[in-house]
Amino acid sequence: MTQKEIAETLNVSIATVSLALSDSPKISDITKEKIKDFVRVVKYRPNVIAKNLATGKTWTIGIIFPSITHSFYGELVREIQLNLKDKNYIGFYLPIEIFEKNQDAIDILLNRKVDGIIATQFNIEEVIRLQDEKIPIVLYKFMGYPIDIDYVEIDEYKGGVLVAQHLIKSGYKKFGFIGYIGTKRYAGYRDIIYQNNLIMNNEWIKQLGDVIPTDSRESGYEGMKKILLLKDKPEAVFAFNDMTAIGAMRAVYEAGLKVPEDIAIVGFDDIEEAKYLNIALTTVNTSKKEIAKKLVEVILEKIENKDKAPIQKIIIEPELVVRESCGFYLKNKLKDMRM
Amino acid sequence: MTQKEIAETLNVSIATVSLALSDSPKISDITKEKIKDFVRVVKYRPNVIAKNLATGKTWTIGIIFPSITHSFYGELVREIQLNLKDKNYIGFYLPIEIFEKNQDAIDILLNRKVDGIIATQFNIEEVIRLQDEKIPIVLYKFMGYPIDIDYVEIDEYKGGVLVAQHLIKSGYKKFGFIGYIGTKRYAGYRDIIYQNNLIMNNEWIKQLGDVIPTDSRESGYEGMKKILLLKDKPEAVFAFNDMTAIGAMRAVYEAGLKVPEDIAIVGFDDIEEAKYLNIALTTVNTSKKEIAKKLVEVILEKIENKDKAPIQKIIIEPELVVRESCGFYLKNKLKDMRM
DNA sequence: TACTATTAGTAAAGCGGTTAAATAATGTAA
DNA sequence: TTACATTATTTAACCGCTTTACTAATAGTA
Repeated sequence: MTQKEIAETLNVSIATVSLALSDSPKISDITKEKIKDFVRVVKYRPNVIAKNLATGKTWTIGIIFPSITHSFYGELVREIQLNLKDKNYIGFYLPIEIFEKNQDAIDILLNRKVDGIIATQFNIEEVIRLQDEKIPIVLYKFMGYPIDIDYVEIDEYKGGVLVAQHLIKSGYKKFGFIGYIGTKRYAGYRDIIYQNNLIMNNEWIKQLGDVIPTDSRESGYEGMKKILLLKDKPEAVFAFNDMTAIGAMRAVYEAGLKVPEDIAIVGFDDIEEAKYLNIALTTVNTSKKEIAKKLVEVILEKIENKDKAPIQKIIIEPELVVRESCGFYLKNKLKDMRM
Repeated sequence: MTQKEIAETLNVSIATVSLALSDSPKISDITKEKIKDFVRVVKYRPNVIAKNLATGKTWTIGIIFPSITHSFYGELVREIQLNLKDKNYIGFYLPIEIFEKNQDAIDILLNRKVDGIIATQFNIEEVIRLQDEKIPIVLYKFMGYPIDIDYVEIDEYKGGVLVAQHLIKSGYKKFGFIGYIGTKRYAGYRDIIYQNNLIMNNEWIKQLGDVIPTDSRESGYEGMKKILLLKDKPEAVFAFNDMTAIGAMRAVYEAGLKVPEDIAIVGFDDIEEAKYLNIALTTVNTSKKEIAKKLVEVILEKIENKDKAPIQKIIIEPELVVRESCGFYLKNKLKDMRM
């Protein structure tokens, strides 16, 4: 059933049908009623494809993010989709790992004429090519591109600072790290440790890439196993994210040791399961709700104001969530008992 | 840049451009080359929307599944998308929880003219309405619909049987369950236990819905907490899925007890993190790869053969993955030590 | 009464492709 | 040289909807 058929059976023009369905003031209430009633009984389904072609707008935002099975991104994508739906848009999510290159995913979205793209972990060439295409784009996380681009990110440096400060307050003196050392979260962590003249031996730092980089859990597990082989071990380890922390905890447990008694662990992201782990994870909460809200706000503004919208760089504050794995509560309890 | 513009600058007809780009034998190699070369330098981007409208085919399969953040579905959706991509289709995933009702998600997909739908957890009205729309559809899991419909599912009953058999072999005599008792996985578990004249008190069965049903982890946690309050506790508990098991393990740990020493736990799904838990989870592996492969096979066959394709009901065999949480290895070690 | 506004509806072009049917150009056989 | 295939290209309709410009009918005003 198409507008044409409706028009024919109702003896009106196809334009009338179209206008009536979009509640145009040009059509009288009587004919509107007639058409809408009819449409209801025959269960007319507007062809969105045709509409898209005619209007040049798809009400679709492409989302290119890594692994849906990485809880952090899964949660973030869900929040983005929720926010989009509130604004009558719909998110078209392409998990990056099913494509050989980011460009493949980008091409799919551009060919399908999405109204905008929310993405992350693009390299500079990809970003530039997208800008050339004149499609609105907002990135999660600024990767030091030498160009002006809209993005939303969390203050990772601050996150690292919070972790270090808290661990230092708990009395630890020897610190380790499992993750990428080129990141701000590491810089924040390191700076605070050094400022306090505390120790972080090179062997206590396990870079993803030295171990198994593709899977966070696996690399956390392997990284921690290597750390535990050392004679002189760190007392606390900052894991790159919660998945890494989970892998690391598993390694500690397998070695017959305990978190946090033998070694403290802190993660990053605060994924949903963090609090359900046997040893609930102390971590940095990066509000996925807020990130998603901002990403959607910025992209829609760009879509509506096209070239007029100013570049936005939004930084979201992280927050430390203290649970069990850092040993804070344990230490406090011990102190209480001693008194 | 459109085909029209290409045609104009190259002094050929727009039909020639279209045919050349689709490698039609009607066009000479010389003109094909000319057009393709030109297209390459001007970075022509075919408008998929227009193509869809003209051909009536979108090369898109709608996927309606629950929470991307439920690892099982996340992993399954990823596998589906991978399989689709191999066949030049692209999966359009709508997480069901962002819609008020399934029908909203269905409408979005139908209006966008997807070529087929892969879904799960639809009720009978929704399934019938979809069949009326004549759109190819394949379900993950048959929910006892009184109609003929294509589906892929795992042999849940068998899964429950495997769990019970293994726990019984390990010497347990008292069994609990946290989950939906209307399911086959429960039936299999229960049948084997009863056949062996073993005990499963009513209090050891915590139904999702009695506790907190929307979130698996939360319900596992709450369910196990209630079980642990009992004087007479079960020795082994079968959790509805791995997320439920994770919540349950957390409750055991909080109570100062240990898995599997004090209580054994078995999950279902074998999500990726199951083996990284501090106490690695014994669970039933439901090969997501195979489920996805079959789902895609069936839907594409339906799309190609339209009404001619026979109804397919595919059952996939589950497999027990024995890790630590069931206590099997522990018991065997103890036995060895005693000898 | 004649003229202008206002209201209701329609015709037709356009969105960017595909494709069947028609046409033009070339080659081949009688 | 003519007739007929064969090959290459084009014309034009179509997919289903939107939207501008136009027409027709009615109401309002001087």
